[in-house]
Amino acid sequence: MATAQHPTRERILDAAEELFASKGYEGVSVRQIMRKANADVSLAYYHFKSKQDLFDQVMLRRVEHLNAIRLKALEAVEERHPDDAPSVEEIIDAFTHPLLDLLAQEHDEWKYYFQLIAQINNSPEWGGELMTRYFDPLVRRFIEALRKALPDCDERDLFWSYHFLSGALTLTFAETKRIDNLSGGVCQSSDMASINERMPAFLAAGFRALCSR
Amino acid sequence: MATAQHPTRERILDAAEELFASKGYEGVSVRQIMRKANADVSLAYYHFKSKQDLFDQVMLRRVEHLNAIRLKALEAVEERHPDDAPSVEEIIDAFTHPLLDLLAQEHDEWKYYFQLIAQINNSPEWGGELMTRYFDPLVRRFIEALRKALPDCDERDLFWSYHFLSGALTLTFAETKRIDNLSGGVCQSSDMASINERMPAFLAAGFRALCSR
DNA sequence: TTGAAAATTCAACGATCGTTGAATACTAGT
DNA sequence: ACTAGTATTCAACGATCGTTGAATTTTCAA
Repeated sequence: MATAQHPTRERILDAAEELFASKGYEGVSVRQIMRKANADVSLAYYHFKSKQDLFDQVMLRRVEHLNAIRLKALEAVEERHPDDAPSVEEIIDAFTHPLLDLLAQEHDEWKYYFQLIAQINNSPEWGGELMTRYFDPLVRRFIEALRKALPDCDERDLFWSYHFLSGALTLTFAETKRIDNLSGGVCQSSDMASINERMPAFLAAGFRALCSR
Repeated sequence: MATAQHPTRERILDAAEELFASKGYEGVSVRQIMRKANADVSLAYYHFKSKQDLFDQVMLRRVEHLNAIRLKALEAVEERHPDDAPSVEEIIDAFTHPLLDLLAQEHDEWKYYFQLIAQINNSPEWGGELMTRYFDPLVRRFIEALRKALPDCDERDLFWSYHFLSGALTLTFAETKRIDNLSGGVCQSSDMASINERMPAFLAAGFRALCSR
Protein backbone atom coordinates (compact mmCIF):
# COMPACT_ATOMS: atom_id res chain seq x y z
CA MET A 1 0.00 0.00 0.00
CA ALA A 2 1.78 3.10 1.20
CA THR A 3 5.30 3.33 -0.20
CA ALA A 4 4.91 0.00 -1.95
CA GLN A 5 7.94 0.35 -4.17
CA HIS A 6 8.72 -3.36 -4.04
CA PRO A 7 6.34 -6.25 -3.81
CA THR A 8 5.59 -7.10 -0.21
CA ARG A 9 7.65 -10.26 -0.08
CA GLU A 10 10.75 -8.32 -1.10
CA ARG A 11 10.06 -5.58 1.43
CA ILE A 12 9.85 -8.17 4.18
CA LEU A 13 13.15 -9.71 3.09
CA ASP A 14 14.77 -6.27 2.98
CA ALA A 15 13.58 -5.37 6.47
CA ALA A 16 14.54 -8.77 7.87
CA GLU A 17 17.98 -8.59 6.29
CA GLU A 18 18.75 -5.23 7.82
CA LEU A 19 17.44 -6.07 11.26
CA PHE A 20 18.99 -9.54 11.45
CA ALA A 21 22.30 -7.97 10.40
CA SER A 22 22.33 -5.41 13.15
CA LYS A 23 20.68 -7.27 16.04
CA GLY A 24 21.06 -10.96 15.19
CA TYR A 25 18.42 -13.60 14.66
CA GLU A 26 17.19 -13.75 18.25
CA GLY A 27 17.56 -10.04 18.78
CA VAL A 28 14.76 -9.19 16.36
CA SER A 29 11.09 -10.09 16.56
CA VAL A 30 8.85 -10.82 13.62
CA ARG A 31 6.75 -7.89 14.71
CA GLN A 32 9.71 -5.51 14.46
CA ILE A 33 10.49 -6.80 10.99
CA MET A 34 6.94 -6.34 9.79
CA ARG A 35 6.73 -2.90 11.34
CA LYS A 36 9.81 -1.91 9.33
CA ALA A 37 8.34 -3.53 6.21
CA ASN A 38 5.10 -1.60 6.71
CA ALA A 39 2.93 -4.69 6.71
CA ASP A 40 0.78 -6.70 9.10
CA VAL A 41 2.46 -9.27 11.32
CA SER A 42 0.58 -12.21 9.93
CA LEU A 43 1.74 -11.43 6.42
CA ALA A 44 5.11 -12.80 7.45
CA TYR A 45 3.42 -16.18 7.81
CA TYR A 46 1.60 -15.85 4.54
CA HIS A 47 4.81 -15.32 2.59
CA PHE A 48 7.08 -17.51 4.73
CA LYS A 49 6.62 -20.65 6.76
CA SER A 50 8.19 -19.37 9.95
CA LYS A 51 10.74 -16.93 11.33
CA GLN A 52 13.46 -19.50 10.68
CA ASP A 53 12.27 -19.90 7.09
CA LEU A 54 12.31 -16.13 6.66
CA PHE A 55 15.91 -16.11 7.85
CA ASP A 56 16.83 -18.90 5.43
CA GLN A 57 15.27 -17.03 2.53
CA VAL A 58 17.20 -13.90 3.47
CA MET A 59 20.37 -15.96 3.22
CA LEU A 60 19.40 -17.72 0.01
CA ARG A 61 18.23 -14.64 -1.85
CA ARG A 62 21.72 -13.37 -2.60
CA VAL A 63 24.02 -16.34 -2.18
CA GLU A 64 23.76 -17.73 -5.69
CA HIS A 65 24.57 -14.43 -7.38
CA LEU A 66 27.44 -13.99 -4.96
CA ASN A 67 28.98 -17.37 -5.72
CA ALA A 68 28.45 -16.86 -9.44
CA ILE A 69 30.33 -13.59 -9.72
CA ARG A 70 33.20 -14.82 -7.58
CA LEU A 71 33.53 -17.95 -9.65
CA LYS A 72 33.46 -15.88 -12.81
CA ALA A 73 36.21 -13.63 -11.42
CA LEU A 74 38.37 -16.66 -10.70
CA GLU A 75 37.77 -18.12 -14.15
CA ALA A 76 38.70 -14.80 -15.73
CA VAL A 77 42.01 -14.85 -13.85
CA GLU A 78 42.69 -18.42 -14.93
CA GLU A 79 41.92 -17.61 -18.55
CA ARG A 80 44.52 -14.90 -18.39
CA HIS A 81 47.03 -17.64 -17.50
CA PRO A 82 46.51 -20.46 -20.00
CA ASP A 83 49.99 -21.86 -19.43
CA ASP A 84 51.31 -20.86 -16.01
CA ALA A 85 49.46 -20.57 -12.70
CA PRO A 86 48.00 -17.21 -11.64
CA SER A 87 49.69 -15.43 -8.76
CA VAL A 88 48.41 -15.67 -5.22
CA GLU A 89 47.50 -11.98 -5.33
CA GLU A 90 45.37 -12.44 -8.40
CA ILE A 91 43.48 -15.36 -6.89
CA ILE A 92 42.84 -13.58 -3.62
CA ASP A 93 41.77 -10.49 -5.51
CA ALA A 94 39.23 -12.57 -7.42
CA PHE A 95 37.94 -13.81 -4.07
CA THR A 96 37.60 -10.42 -2.41
CA HIS A 97 37.24 -7.81 -5.13
CA PRO A 98 33.71 -8.75 -6.29
CA LEU A 99 32.45 -8.44 -2.72
CA LEU A 100 34.04 -5.09 -2.13
CA ASP A 101 32.70 -3.86 -5.44
CA LEU A 102 29.17 -4.74 -4.38
CA LEU A 103 29.72 -2.90 -1.12
CA ALA A 104 31.09 0.14 -2.89
CA GLN A 105 27.82 0.73 -4.71
CA GLU A 106 26.07 3.87 -3.62
CA HIS A 107 22.92 2.12 -2.44
CA ASP A 108 23.16 -0.23 0.56
CA GLU A 109 21.73 -3.26 -1.16
CA TRP A 110 24.51 -5.63 -0.12
CA LYS A 111 25.76 -3.96 3.02
CA TYR A 112 23.45 -5.65 5.50
CA TYR A 113 23.79 -9.02 3.86
CA PHE A 114 27.55 -8.91 4.35
CA GLN A 115 27.18 -7.77 7.93
CA LEU A 116 24.93 -10.73 8.51
CA ILE A 117 27.49 -13.12 7.05
CA ALA A 118 30.21 -11.57 9.20
CA GLN A 119 28.23 -12.35 12.31
CA ILE A 120 27.34 -15.85 11.21
CA ASN A 121 30.93 -16.66 10.35
CA ASN A 122 31.96 -15.79 13.89
CA SER A 123 29.07 -17.48 15.65
CA PRO A 124 30.13 -20.69 17.40
CA GLU A 125 26.58 -21.95 17.19
CA TRP A 126 25.92 -21.53 13.46
CA GLY A 127 29.18 -20.41 11.91
CA GLY A 128 30.67 -23.74 10.96
CA GLU A 129 27.50 -25.24 9.55
CA LEU A 130 25.99 -22.32 7.67
CA MET A 131 29.20 -21.11 6.07
CA THR A 132 29.96 -24.64 4.97
CA ARG A 133 26.48 -25.09 3.53
CA TYR A 134 26.48 -21.89 1.50
CA PHE A 135 30.09 -21.36 0.49
CA ASP A 136 31.90 -24.68 0.53
CA PRO A 137 31.98 -25.45 -3.22
CA LEU A 138 33.24 -21.98 -4.09
CA VAL A 139 35.84 -21.95 -1.33
CA ARG A 140 37.16 -25.38 -2.29
CA ARG A 141 37.49 -24.15 -5.84
CA PHE A 142 39.57 -21.18 -4.69
CA ILE A 143 41.75 -23.33 -2.44
CA GLU A 144 42.40 -25.60 -5.38
CA ALA A 145 43.59 -22.60 -7.39
CA LEU A 146 45.78 -21.47 -4.51
CA ARG A 147 47.27 -24.93 -4.25
CA LYS A 148 48.36 -24.69 -7.86
CA ALA A 149 49.87 -21.27 -7.25
CA LEU A 150 51.74 -22.63 -4.22
CA PRO A 151 52.62 -26.16 -5.28
CA ASP A 152 55.02 -26.84 -2.41
CA CYS A 153 52.63 -25.66 0.26
CA ASP A 154 51.73 -27.99 3.09
CA GLU A 155 48.01 -28.76 3.24
CA ARG A 156 47.59 -27.52 6.77
CA ASP A 157 49.40 -24.26 6.02
CA LEU A 158 47.05 -23.72 3.12
CA PHE A 159 43.89 -24.27 5.16
CA TRP A 160 45.09 -22.15 8.07
CA SER A 161 46.03 -19.38 5.65
CA TYR A 162 42.54 -19.46 4.23
CA HIS A 163 41.17 -19.34 7.77
CA PHE A 164 43.12 -16.14 8.49
CA LEU A 165 41.94 -14.70 5.19
CA SER A 166 38.36 -15.50 6.06
CA GLY A 167 38.67 -13.76 9.42
CA ALA A 168 40.19 -10.63 7.96
CA LEU A 169 37.59 -10.51 5.21
CA THR A 170 34.55 -10.99 7.42
CA LEU A 171 35.64 -8.43 9.99
CA THR A 172 35.95 -6.01 7.10
CA PHE A 173 32.39 -6.90 6.11
CA ALA A 174 31.12 -6.25 9.59
CA GLU A 175 31.85 -2.54 9.26
CA THR A 176 31.89 -2.06 12.99
CA LYS A 177 33.60 1.35 12.84
CA ARG A 178 36.17 -0.02 15.24
CA ILE A 179 39.00 1.07 12.95
CA ASP A 180 37.41 4.49 12.66
CA ASN A 181 37.63 4.91 16.42
CA LEU A 182 41.08 3.38 16.72
CA SER A 183 42.64 5.45 13.95
CA GLY A 184 40.96 8.68 14.96
CA GLY A 185 39.27 8.90 11.59
CA VAL A 186 42.37 8.27 9.49
CA CYS A 187 40.79 4.99 8.33
CA GLN A 188 37.11 4.32 7.68
CA SER A 189 35.32 0.97 7.68
CA SER A 190 33.33 2.02 4.65
CA ASP A 191 36.31 2.98 2.52
CA MET A 192 36.28 0.03 0.15
CA ALA A 193 38.88 1.52 -2.18
CA SER A 194 41.46 1.58 0.62
CA ILE A 195 40.63 -2.00 1.53
CA ASN A 196 40.85 -3.22 -2.05
CA GLU A 197 44.26 -1.61 -2.26
CA ARG A 198 45.60 -3.36 0.81
CA MET A 199 43.86 -6.63 1.66
CA PRO A 200 45.06 -8.80 -1.25
CA ALA A 201 48.69 -7.74 -0.76
CA PHE A 202 48.51 -8.31 2.99
CA LEU A 203 46.94 -11.73 2.67
CA ALA A 204 49.05 -12.90 -0.27
CA ALA A 205 52.19 -12.12 1.73
CA GLY A 206 50.79 -14.21 4.58
CA PHE A 207 50.09 -17.16 2.30
CA ARG A 208 53.59 -16.99 0.88
CA ALA A 209 55.22 -16.71 4.29
CA LEU A 210 53.44 -19.80 5.59
CA CYS A 211 53.81 -21.86 2.44
CA SER A 212 57.53 -21.38 1.93
CA ARG A 213 58.85 -21.84 5.41
CA MET B 1 22.91 -25.51 46.95
CA ALA B 2 23.46 -28.75 45.13
CA THR B 3 26.87 -28.89 43.46
CA ALA B 4 27.82 -25.53 44.93
CA GLN B 5 31.46 -25.67 44.02
CA HIS B 6 31.65 -21.92 43.43
CA PRO B 7 29.78 -19.17 45.20
CA THR B 8 26.48 -18.46 43.50
CA ARG B 9 27.52 -15.20 41.90
CA GLU B 10 30.40 -16.93 40.13
CA ARG B 11 28.18 -19.78 38.99
CA ILE B 12 25.77 -17.29 37.45
CA LEU B 13 28.63 -15.54 35.66
CA ASP B 14 29.93 -18.88 34.39
CA ALA B 15 26.54 -19.94 33.06
CA ALA B 16 25.90 -16.53 31.51
CA GLU B 17 29.31 -16.48 29.86
CA GLU B 18 28.81 -19.83 28.20
CA LEU B 19 25.27 -19.15 27.03
CA PHE B 20 25.93 -15.61 25.82
CA ALA B 21 28.93 -16.97 23.91
CA SER B 22 26.96 -19.60 22.04
CA LYS B 23 23.60 -17.89 21.51
CA GLY B 24 24.31 -14.19 21.86
CA TYR B 25 22.87 -11.67 24.30
CA GLU B 26 19.35 -11.69 22.95
CA GLY B 27 19.35 -15.40 22.24
CA VAL B 28 19.49 -16.32 25.91
CA SER B 29 16.96 -15.64 28.63
CA VAL B 30 17.74 -14.95 32.26
CA ARG B 31 15.71 -18.05 33.08
CA GLN B 32 17.95 -20.24 30.91
CA ILE B 33 21.03 -18.80 32.56
CA MET B 34 19.71 -19.42 36.04
CA ARG B 35 18.60 -22.93 35.13
CA LYS B 36 22.15 -23.68 34.04
CA ALA B 37 23.53 -22.06 37.19
CA ASN B 38 21.18 -24.17 39.32
CA ALA B 39 19.61 -21.21 41.04
CA ASP B 40 16.31 -19.41 41.24
CA VAL B 41 15.51 -16.79 38.59
CA SER B 42 15.22 -13.94 41.01
CA LEU B 43 18.70 -14.55 42.33
CA ALA B 44 19.98 -13.02 39.12
CA TYR B 45 18.42 -9.75 40.25
CA TYR B 46 19.79 -10.08 43.75
CA HIS B 47 23.39 -10.38 42.51
CA PHE B 48 23.05 -8.11 39.45
CA LYS B 49 21.02 -5.07 38.60
CA SER B 50 19.64 -6.35 35.30
CA LYS B 51 20.34 -8.68 32.41
CA GLN B 52 22.43 -5.96 30.82
CA ASP B 53 24.41 -5.52 34.02
CA LEU B 54 24.98 -9.27 34.18
CA PHE B 55 26.37 -9.13 30.65
CA ASP B 56 28.65 -6.23 31.55
CA GLN B 57 29.98 -8.10 34.57
CA VAL B 58 30.68 -11.15 32.40
CA MET B 59 32.77 -8.93 30.18
CA LEU B 60 34.53 -7.13 33.04
CA ARG B 61 35.37 -10.22 35.03
CA ARG B 62 38.25 -11.28 32.79
CA VAL B 63 39.26 -8.20 30.84
CA GLU B 64 41.72 -6.75 33.31
CA HIS B 65 43.69 -9.94 33.68
CA LEU B 66 43.69 -10.29 29.91
CA ASN B 67 45.06 -6.83 29.31
CA ALA B 68 47.61 -7.27 32.08
CA ILE B 69 49.21 -10.44 30.73
CA ARG B 70 49.33 -9.11 27.19
CA LEU B 71 50.97 -5.89 28.33
CA LYS B 72 53.45 -7.92 30.35
CA ALA B 73 54.27 -10.04 27.28
CA LEU B 74 54.92 -6.92 25.25
CA GLU B 75 57.11 -5.43 27.96
CA ALA B 76 59.09 -8.65 28.16
CA VAL B 77 59.75 -8.47 24.43
CA GLU B 78 60.83 -4.85 24.69
CA GLU B 79 63.19 -5.61 27.58
CA ARG B 80 64.86 -8.19 25.41
CA HIS B 81 65.63 -5.37 22.98
CA PRO B 82 67.06 -2.51 25.05
CA ASP B 83 68.78 -0.93 22.06
CA ASP B 84 67.04 -1.96 18.82
CA ALA B 85 63.33 -2.39 18.11
CA PRO B 86 61.76 -5.86 18.48
CA SER B 87 60.72 -7.62 15.29
CA VAL B 88 57.16 -7.54 14.01
CA GLU B 89 56.87 -11.26 14.69
CA GLU B 90 57.85 -10.83 18.31
CA ILE B 91 55.35 -8.04 18.86
CA ILE B 92 52.50 -9.94 17.23
CA ASP B 93 53.43 -13.03 19.17
CA ALA B 94 53.17 -11.04 22.40
CA PHE B 95 49.70 -9.95 21.27
CA THR B 96 48.40 -13.40 20.41
CA HIS B 97 50.41 -15.96 22.36
CA PRO B 98 49.00 -15.17 25.82
CA LEU B 99 45.46 -15.63 24.51
CA LEU B 100 46.18 -18.92 22.82
CA ASP B 101 47.96 -20.13 25.94
CA LEU B 102 44.85 -19.45 27.99
CA LEU B 103 42.78 -21.35 25.44
CA ALA B 104 45.20 -24.27 25.44
CA GLN B 105 44.53 -24.99 29.11
CA GLU B 106 42.73 -28.24 29.68
CA HIS B 107 39.72 -26.68 31.39
CA ASP B 108 37.46 -24.41 29.35
CA GLU B 109 37.71 -21.41 31.62
CA TRP B 110 38.55 -18.92 28.87
CA LYS B 111 37.02 -20.61 25.87
CA TYR B 112 33.54 -19.11 26.09
CA TYR B 113 34.86 -15.67 26.96
CA PHE B 114 36.87 -15.60 23.76
CA GLN B 115 33.94 -16.85 21.71
CA LEU B 116 31.89 -14.01 23.15
CA ILE B 117 34.52 -11.47 22.18
CA ALA B 118 34.70 -12.92 18.67
CA GLN B 119 30.98 -12.33 18.22
CA ILE B 120 31.08 -8.85 19.70
CA ASN B 121 34.00 -7.83 17.51
CA ASN B 122 31.98 -8.75 14.42
CA SER B 123 28.70 -7.25 15.57
CA PRO B 124 27.86 -4.03 13.72
CA GLU B 125 25.69 -2.96 16.62
CA TRP B 126 28.15 -3.34 19.50
CA GLY B 127 31.50 -4.23 17.95
CA GLY B 128 32.97 -0.80 17.50
CA GLU B 129 31.96 0.55 20.86
CA LEU B 130 32.61 -2.39 23.17
CA MET B 131 35.95 -3.38 21.68
CA THR B 132 37.09 0.21 21.91
CA ARG B 133 35.94 0.51 25.50
CA TYR B 134 37.68 -2.63 26.72
CA PHE B 135 40.79 -2.95 24.59
CA ASP B 136 41.75 0.46 23.26
CA PRO B 137 44.65 1.33 25.61
CA LEU B 138 46.29 -2.05 25.09
CA VAL B 139 45.83 -2.00 21.33
CA ARG B 140 47.23 1.51 21.04
CA ARG B 141 50.24 0.39 23.03
CA PHE B 142 50.83 -2.49 20.59
CA ILE B 143 50.38 -0.30 17.54
CA GLU B 144 52.94 2.07 19.00
CA ALA B 145 55.39 -0.81 19.29
CA LEU B 146 54.64 -1.89 15.72
CA ARG B 147 55.20 1.64 14.49
CA LYS B 148 58.70 1.53 15.98
CA ALA B 149 59.36 -1.82 14.32
CA LEU B 150 58.14 -0.42 10.98
CA PRO B 151 59.35 3.17 11.08
CA ASP B 152 58.66 3.91 7.42
CA CYS B 153 55.11 2.53 7.51
CA ASP B 154 52.24 4.77 6.46
CA GLU B 155 49.72 5.33 9.24
CA ARG B 156 46.81 3.94 7.28
CA ASP B 157 48.72 0.83 6.29
CA LEU B 158 49.47 0.24 9.93
CA PHE B 159 45.86 0.56 11.07
CA TRP B 160 44.50 -1.55 8.23
CA SER B 161 47.09 -4.21 8.98
CA TYR B 162 45.96 -4.28 12.58
CA HIS B 163 42.39 -4.56 11.36
CA PHE B 164 43.23 -7.66 9.32
CA LEU B 165 45.10 -9.08 12.30
CA SER B 166 42.08 -8.49 14.52
CA GLY B 167 39.80 -10.29 12.09
CA ALA B 168 42.06 -13.32 11.77
CA LEU B 169 42.53 -13.51 15.53
CA THR B 170 38.88 -13.24 16.45
CA LEU B 171 37.72 -15.79 13.92
CA THR B 172 40.26 -18.12 15.48
CA PHE B 173 38.71 -17.41 18.86
CA ALA B 174 35.26 -18.20 17.59
CA GLU B 175 36.18 -21.86 17.16
CA THR B 176 33.36 -22.44 14.73
CA LYS B 177 34.74 -25.75 13.43
CA ARG B 178 34.47 -24.31 9.94
CA ILE B 179 38.09 -25.17 9.21
CA ASP B 180 37.50 -28.68 10.53
CA ASN B 181 34.77 -29.18 7.93
CA LEU B 182 36.65 -27.48 5.15
CA SER B 183 39.89 -29.39 5.65
CA GLY B 184 38.22 -32.72 6.20
CA GLY B 185 39.74 -32.96 9.66
CA VAL B 186 43.30 -32.11 8.63
CA CYS B 187 43.01 -28.90 10.68
CA GLN B 188 41.12 -28.39 13.94
CA SER B 189 39.79 -25.15 15.41
CA SER B 190 40.91 -26.23 18.84
CA ASP B 191 44.51 -26.98 17.89
CA MET B 192 46.15 -23.97 19.51
CA ALA B 193 49.68 -25.27 18.95
CA SER B 194 49.16 -25.25 15.19
CA ILE B 195 47.75 -21.74 15.33
CA ASN B 196 50.58 -20.43 17.48
CA GLU B 197 52.99 -21.84 14.96
CA ARG B 198 51.38 -20.10 12.01
CA MET B 199 49.46 -16.96 12.89
CA PRO B 200 52.35 -14.65 13.89
CA ALA B 201 54.34 -15.54 10.77
CA PHE B 202 51.31 -15.07 8.51
CA LEU B 203 50.37 -11.72 10.00
CA ALA B 204 53.93 -10.37 10.27
CA ALA B 205 54.44 -11.02 6.57
CA GLY B 206 51.24 -9.09 5.88
CA PHE B 207 52.38 -6.12 7.95
CA ARG B 208 55.70 -6.07 6.17
CA ALA B 209 54.14 -6.36 2.73
CA LEU B 210 51.85 -3.39 3.35
CA CYS B 211 54.41 -1.25 5.13
CA SER B 212 57.21 -1.51 2.60
CA ARG B 213 55.35 -1.04 -0.64
C1' DT C 1 -19.90 -8.39 -14.34
C1' DT C 2 -18.83 -12.33 -12.01
C1' DG C 3 -16.14 -15.50 -9.49
C1' DA C 4 -12.03 -17.60 -7.94
C1' DA C 5 -7.47 -16.93 -6.30
C1' DA C 6 -4.14 -14.06 -4.13
C1' DA C 7 -3.12 -10.70 -0.74
C1' DT C 8 -4.07 -8.44 3.45
C1' DT C 9 -6.32 -7.42 7.99
C1' DC C 10 -8.02 -8.46 12.61
C1' DA C 11 -8.19 -10.75 16.85
C1' DA C 12 -6.45 -13.93 19.60
C1' DC C 13 -3.82 -18.45 21.65
C1' DG C 14 -0.45 -20.08 25.01
C1' DA C 15 4.31 -19.47 26.17
C1' DT C 16 7.97 -16.97 27.60
C1' DC C 17 10.15 -12.63 28.42
C1' DG C 18 12.63 -9.24 32.11
C1' DT C 19 11.68 -7.84 36.46
C1' DT C 20 9.85 -7.22 41.29
C1' DG C 21 8.03 -7.56 46.33
C1' DA C 22 7.32 -10.20 50.02
C1' DA C 23 8.20 -14.21 52.61
C1' DT C 24 11.53 -17.61 54.16
C1' DA C 25 16.08 -19.73 55.30
C1' DC C 26 20.77 -19.34 56.47
C1' DT C 27 24.96 -17.37 58.81
C1' DA C 28 27.35 -14.43 61.70
C1' DG C 29 28.70 -11.96 65.90
C1' DT C 30 27.02 -10.98 70.60
C1' DA D 1 19.48 -17.72 72.46
C1' DC D 2 19.00 -13.34 69.91
C1' DT D 3 19.55 -10.59 66.26
C1' DA D 4 21.01 -8.36 62.10
C1' DG D 5 22.21 -8.97 57.72
C1' DT D 6 22.90 -11.98 53.79
C1' DA D 7 21.17 -15.34 50.71
C1' DT D 8 17.46 -17.79 48.66
C1' DT D 9 12.63 -19.10 47.44
C1' DC D 10 7.93 -18.33 45.80
C1' DA D 11 4.43 -16.20 43.26
C1' DA D 12 3.22 -13.01 40.27
C1' DC D 13 3.02 -8.40 37.04
C1' DG D 14 2.48 -6.65 32.36
C1' DA D 15 4.70 -6.98 27.97
C1' DT D 16 6.09 -9.29 24.16
C1' DC D 17 7.10 -13.51 21.82
C1' DG D 18 6.05 -16.85 17.47
C1' DT D 19 2.15 -18.42 15.39
C1' DT D 20 -2.66 -19.27 13.67
C1' DG D 21 -7.72 -19.23 11.85
C1' DA D 22 -11.11 -16.73 10.04
C1' DA D 23 -12.82 -12.70 7.84
C1' DT D 24 -11.96 -9.22 4.53
C1' DT D 25 -10.17 -6.80 0.60
C1' DT D 26 -7.78 -6.69 -3.82
C1' DT D 27 -6.63 -8.54 -8.36
C1' DC D 28 -7.67 -10.13 -12.69
C1' DA D 29 -9.02 -13.69 -16.19
C1' DA D 30 -13.38 -15.28 -18.28
